[in-house]
Amino acid sequence: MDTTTFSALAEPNRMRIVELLLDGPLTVGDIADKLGLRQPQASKHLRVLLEAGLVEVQAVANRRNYKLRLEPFQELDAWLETYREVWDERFDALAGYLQKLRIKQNEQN
Amino acid sequence: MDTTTFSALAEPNRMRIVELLLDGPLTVGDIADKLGLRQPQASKHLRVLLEAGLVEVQAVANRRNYKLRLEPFQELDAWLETYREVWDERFDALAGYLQKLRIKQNEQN
DNA sequence: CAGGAATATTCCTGTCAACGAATATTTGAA
DNA sequence: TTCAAATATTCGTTGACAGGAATATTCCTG
Repeated sequence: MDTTTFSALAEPNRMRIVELLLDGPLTVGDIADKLGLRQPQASKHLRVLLEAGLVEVQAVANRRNYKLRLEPFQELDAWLETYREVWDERFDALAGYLQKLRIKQNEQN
Repeated sequence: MDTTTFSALAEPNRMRIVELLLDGPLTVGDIADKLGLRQPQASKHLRVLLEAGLVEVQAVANRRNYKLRLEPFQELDAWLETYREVWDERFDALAGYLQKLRIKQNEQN
């Protein structure tokens, strides 16, 4: 698995930006305001998110609307599938074990 | 969302370690061998993964068996739920749009 | 208990990323 | 065309982190 999505999201401010963008597109200034960041830092973080493919921009005159891209999250979701299989597997094993336990209990009565 | 899981996985070698551990517990030496790392680096990366809660250790004499912990991945999965809702939403919107299109097509015939 | 295997830790160094401050760029409006 | 708003970029500094080399620690075996 490629780690660029993870490095992008490893920075707390960028994580917060992403969570903000869940509710819809925002401009740089909006984001800076809502997060208490200075404008240049907001711009820089957005640049990183952009290069990581987590957001996209649409220029409207002076402003730039940053919008969440869902593909990376879908990839993350797909990547997690393998891990889900592992925990389902373990859950099944536990269920089987409990089943055996119940049978033994019954035999004892 | 807490970012420690992301920073831990942002480092390529640690990502590879995690993927290795999907197939079951391994010792430090095993991991170092399989990934072509020197033993100290393997130890250090495992320390980070341990502190991030991504793995757990069981000491067996000389060796230490490192094993994947699933909880962080389950948290990741839960966190993704919000994003899934967004893309389902958009998919529904698209489906609705296509539905309308089909109706218009029929009316034209 | 001496030695060797497996692992962890320390120290050093180089690199990279984040922040702050300052400045450049673009665009709409007077 | 000049000004102000919105955004991006550059530069310098600082702190975190990864790798290498060396060393410490733990535990088994002879």
